[in-house]
Amino acid sequence: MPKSPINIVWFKRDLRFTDHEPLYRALEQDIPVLLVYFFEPSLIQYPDSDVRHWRFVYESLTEMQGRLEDRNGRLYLFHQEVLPVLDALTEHYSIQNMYSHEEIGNSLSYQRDKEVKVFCDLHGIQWKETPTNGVIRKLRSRKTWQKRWDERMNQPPFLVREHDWNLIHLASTLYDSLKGKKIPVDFTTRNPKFQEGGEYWAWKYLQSFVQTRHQDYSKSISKPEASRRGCSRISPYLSYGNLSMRMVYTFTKQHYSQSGNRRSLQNFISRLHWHCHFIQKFEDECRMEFEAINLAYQSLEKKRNIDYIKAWEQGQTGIPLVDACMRCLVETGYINFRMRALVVSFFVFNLWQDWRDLAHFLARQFLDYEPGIHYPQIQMQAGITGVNTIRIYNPIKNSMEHDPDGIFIKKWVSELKAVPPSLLHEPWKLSEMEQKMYHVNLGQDYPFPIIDVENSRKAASEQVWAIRKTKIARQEGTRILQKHVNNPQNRKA
DNA sequence: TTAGGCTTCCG
DNA sequence: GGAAGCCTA
Repeated sequence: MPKSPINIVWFKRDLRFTDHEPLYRALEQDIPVLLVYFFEPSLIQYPDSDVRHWRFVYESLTEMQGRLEDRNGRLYLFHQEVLPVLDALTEHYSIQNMYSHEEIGNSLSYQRDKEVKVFCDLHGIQWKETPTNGVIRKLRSRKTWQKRWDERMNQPPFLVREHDWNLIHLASTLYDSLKGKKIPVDFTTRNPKFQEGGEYWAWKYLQSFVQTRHQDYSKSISKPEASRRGCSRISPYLSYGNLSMRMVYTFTKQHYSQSGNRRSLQNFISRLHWHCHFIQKFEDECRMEFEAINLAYQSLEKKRNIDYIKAWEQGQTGIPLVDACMRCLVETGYINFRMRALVVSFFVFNLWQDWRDLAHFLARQFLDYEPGIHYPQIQMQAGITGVNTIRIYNPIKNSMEHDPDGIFIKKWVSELKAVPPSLLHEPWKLSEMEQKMYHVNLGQDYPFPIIDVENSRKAASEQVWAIRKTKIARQEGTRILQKHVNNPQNRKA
């Protein structure tokens, strides 16, 4: 009996139906379509992954399935690696085409894709991958990148009619034999402290930002507390593809003229460029997941101090703003950009620890973890690209400037709740009497600083700048600039 | 949208 | 003696 032909749409980090090119292309064909998502155990176990990510994915998928049920359709979830499932499907079906987005992921997903490609070639399956947002695969030169980004964002979105989809139903015996172990209860249980997954919430956040919340964007963006409301908060939806960049861009443009604060929306749009710009760097030089992109810094060795690392992870460094940020991040999956830069700076400069010893931990904490932004950003903030100026943040100065009343700090470091703002940023200076008065016993309730901020800053600065001045560091800097930042508009990057 | 140090200017 | 502005790491 001849096997019946099918096409497959493989959802990865593109969990939406709106402006989804693979889905659009598949539905154009006159062949029934199978929609699949894989919870791959290998990826779940990779050290950059956390239950919060899979929960977000599961919420997104649940929403998509809900919409399909109205149309008697189905999106099939497998708690299983990709290849064994594809292999088994070829026993029952003649897979013609497989459609997916190009994924810019960690090395494990890259390896997996290479194996899938081999499999597809072997079985005569055409695997058609389409671009993700503004990122260009096999980019030769950065020269026209910006232009191509604009073009792509201005193209009409791939909108599919919401009915008469020719979707395939798997026989339940077949699905049961392939779907793998039950999806862990952790993944299917909601934690109300995190943003909600799915297209519905993605649009809620985008809409409220573009229509009203952007008003104070520029003012709140650097503030740990105000940013939670004043920033768009669409980052997890972009990371998991609940929104396409094109839809964000188009929607924002559409509301631009009615905005009471156009400058804010302009700032926001320029950050949409930056989003893709960073992912493009990672796409072009993905070894930066493991090694310093600038050769000169590959020899930089730092002595690992487990006590420092643990104190930093747990928000017990004795620097109130750093601790507040870390505790808040662990609990809610979000802190704003500047505070991320600050905690990275504290780790790599003040504590003088290797960036690789924070990369996976932070990846697990960020609900919006996006490998293509994560690694270029961490390397830049660690001052090892040889391109930008080295930014060593002063956590005390930032504390006073961005949380002057200590509202954010007191929320997350409740040990210091009674300390007045004038003393809050440097609690180690509290006298015995003040400690009694403000109900905090330093060294007991709240630690003394684990490091001298001023001295450690000086030492770090000297060492990093010494490497920076070497010939090889500067040569590499030029190479990196040419490869990744050829557009004059981005030259400051 | 880096930080600190140094100079200058002012009261 | 402090604020503001420029320079350099």
